[in-house]
Amino acid sequence: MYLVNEKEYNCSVAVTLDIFNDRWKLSIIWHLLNGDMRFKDLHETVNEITQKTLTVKLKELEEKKIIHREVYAEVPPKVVYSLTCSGKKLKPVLQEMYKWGIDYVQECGKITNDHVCKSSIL
Amino acid sequence: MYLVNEKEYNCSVAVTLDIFNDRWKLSIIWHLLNGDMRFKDLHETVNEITQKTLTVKLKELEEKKIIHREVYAEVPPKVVYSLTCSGKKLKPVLQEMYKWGIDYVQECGKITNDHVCKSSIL
DNA sequence: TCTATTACTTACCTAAAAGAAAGTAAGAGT
DNA sequence: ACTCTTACTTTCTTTTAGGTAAGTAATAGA
Repeated sequence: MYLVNEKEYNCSVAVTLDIFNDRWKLSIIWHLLNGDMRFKDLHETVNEITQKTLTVKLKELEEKKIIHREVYAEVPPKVVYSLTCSGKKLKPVLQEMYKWGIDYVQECGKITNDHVCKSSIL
Repeated sequence: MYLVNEKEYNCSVAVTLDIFNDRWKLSIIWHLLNGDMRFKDLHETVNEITQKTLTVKLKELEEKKIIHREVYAEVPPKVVYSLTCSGKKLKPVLQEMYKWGIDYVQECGKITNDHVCKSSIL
């Protein structure tokens, strides 16, 4: 049995799935893989996320030690988010998701034009 | 732009994340990677899922052509679920999640005893 | 003094996900 | 005739996630 944050799991996949069972966390990680970002950047980049949800999700990720929050004593405020070591290790997971998405679109969807994301992480 | 089921995405990761943004689908896939299963088997194996939720999630996965549903004309009923080609291709995603989980537990959790899942897929 | 900027918080509300519990259909076995 | 089994469906309720909109703090610059 695995014990993480007072929860028990009988499989390490369950640990991972339990952390990332929402709409936003992996999306945030995906963007942070391209480099550190401020709150505002994430708010603008992560598709349609609201400020409140972003705050909540960032807090959860920080508590789980997947991202790091660095506050600068400036005005207006500056807070930079970056991936921890654990966070960076999610890269292969997202790369496989990226690949699967492309494959799935080829079978069950279509590409409508060329405005496709150019992530530098691949 | 990618178009899948009348939805638009600008990144293939978004396609994947949008399909698997719930608590259950990837967990179901994970179990099906070990072999085809009947409804009852999944209900017993997938941790704590209710019948209703299982029905809903299986239907969603079937609509998205990630699993296949085979009905046998028997009494009592027999319905066997299996992964489609797209479904099977999720294996690398889940393998990376499995690895990440183990790594994460080592940094942020602990292993309490030896009752850990022995999946044959790795 | 007034406005702009950033990173939030707060209060309230809605929609979606999920759970609980019971019911159904269709025979097969006793 | 009665029970058992499987794979559901149905209804009703609860929980959770997430959205909206407004407010706040601190200071720099016009």
